[in-house]
Amino acid sequence: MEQKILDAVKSSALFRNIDDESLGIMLDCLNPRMKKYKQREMIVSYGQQFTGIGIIAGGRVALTKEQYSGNRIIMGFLGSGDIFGEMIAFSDDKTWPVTVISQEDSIVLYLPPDRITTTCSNVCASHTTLIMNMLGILSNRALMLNRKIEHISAKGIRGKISSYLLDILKERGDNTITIPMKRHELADYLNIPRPSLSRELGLMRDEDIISFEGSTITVNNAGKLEEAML
Amino acid sequence: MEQKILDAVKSSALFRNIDDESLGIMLDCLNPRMKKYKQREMIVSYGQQFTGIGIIAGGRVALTKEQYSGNRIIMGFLGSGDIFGEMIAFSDDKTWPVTVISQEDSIVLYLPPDRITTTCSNVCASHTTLIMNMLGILSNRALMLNRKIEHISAKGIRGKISSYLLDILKERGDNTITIPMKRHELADYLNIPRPSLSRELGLMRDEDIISFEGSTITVNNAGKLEEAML
DNA sequence: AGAAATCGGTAACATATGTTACCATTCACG
DNA sequence: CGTGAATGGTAACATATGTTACCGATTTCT
Repeated sequence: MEQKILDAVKSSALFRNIDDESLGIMLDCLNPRMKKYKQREMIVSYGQQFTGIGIIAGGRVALTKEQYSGNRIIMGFLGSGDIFGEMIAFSDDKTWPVTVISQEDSIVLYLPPDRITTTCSNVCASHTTLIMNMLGILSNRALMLNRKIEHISAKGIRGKISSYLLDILKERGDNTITIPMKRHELADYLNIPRPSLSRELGLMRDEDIISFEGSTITVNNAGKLEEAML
Repeated sequence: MEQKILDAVKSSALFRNIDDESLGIMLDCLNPRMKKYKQREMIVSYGQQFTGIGIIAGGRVALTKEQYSGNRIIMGFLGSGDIFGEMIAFSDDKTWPVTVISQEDSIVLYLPPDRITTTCSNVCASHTTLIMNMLGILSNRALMLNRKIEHISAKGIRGKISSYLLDILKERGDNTITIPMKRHELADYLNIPRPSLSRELGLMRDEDIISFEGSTITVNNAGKLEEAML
């Protein structure tokens, strides 16, 4: 396996606290299948049969729900070391609940679903660590979904924007943040039309609540954001 | 521990595949704290410090987000054997992401968070089973959130209603379903005002798509529901 | 049984938001 | 370079939806 890919795998939260030697044994044991995707290629699509847990070993992918032509929901983005499909691996419904699309040329390693749960024949001391890591990943995923629900449930366009900005503001320290999405992506994420998003951002700028240039937004009046949610 | 409570615990997905004897040892090991709540009492509230994983040992509770007076989001409901707080137990953020309110007199058993992850001093052979069960629960919870996002992201009031109904329709077999919520609760769940919900349900009945009486809804034209989502 | 609260349907009205279109700027690529 | 796509801001317009209010039916509590 290439070094670049190995590095991505090592950085994954799934293999946290697992030393290089154990990781090697473990990878032999798990025997992941590698697949490369070109930009804009569909990796898995909504409703399909589950194919295994995916680890992003390079590139960047988007988790979406293509409801129909024109209306897509963006669930989030994943980069090197992130994983997807962990929810399905341990649940009863074995179909993909999301569509995954590569945003740039990407590499994905697939772990066979059965090999994760079952302790492998080799003595994998680190298998327990793997499981515990999985617990953490699943929890964080659930919390992420939870936050998204908060964002899109906020009342009014301004409420949704405020909810999102406050969340990021809390996460980083700074008042100036660079959001990792283009306008239409942010609109899809917040489940509102792009022109409506632009209009509201413009209004908020006129009211000196925020200022922005491209994807860099500065919050000048966080209090007003809080207000917008009441 | 009372038999009624013990039965509820035994029915929990958390202790699936664990025999009675092991369960006994395990409960000694976990040493849960029991607490009773009256109807409408707040069990935990948004933002508070995490107190432990809760198992509903009786009654029924609602998971909500009280955004402010008047606008509350309903995440879902839990009954006997269901658990809450599992997301927080294994993540970094140790504050409650939801408000839990008892809908009727309820009993909750709290498991100390540290005792779950750490293998207890006694030889708990079933501890691994416990962890695996936890993986399943977390996955299902994430999928539940996922579905909720689908529902509230559907376009238009009719889209949201259709998304929800189709989901339940698929789950049960029958065309006549009894939804486990009152009107204002369903409205809160779909994140729309109650009068708007009633209006749309009325329109859909006029168009012979559905018919309903109280919380019992019959779907006469599932095709139209699909259409409403396009 | 009577009072009070809950529940749910309906209607009228104002407006926030979806929709469409257009344009300027920047970016990607042959 | 130069051309076409991608990006993002703005405006005009129609309407779906939020808001408020009221009322009858049902349930709950005393």
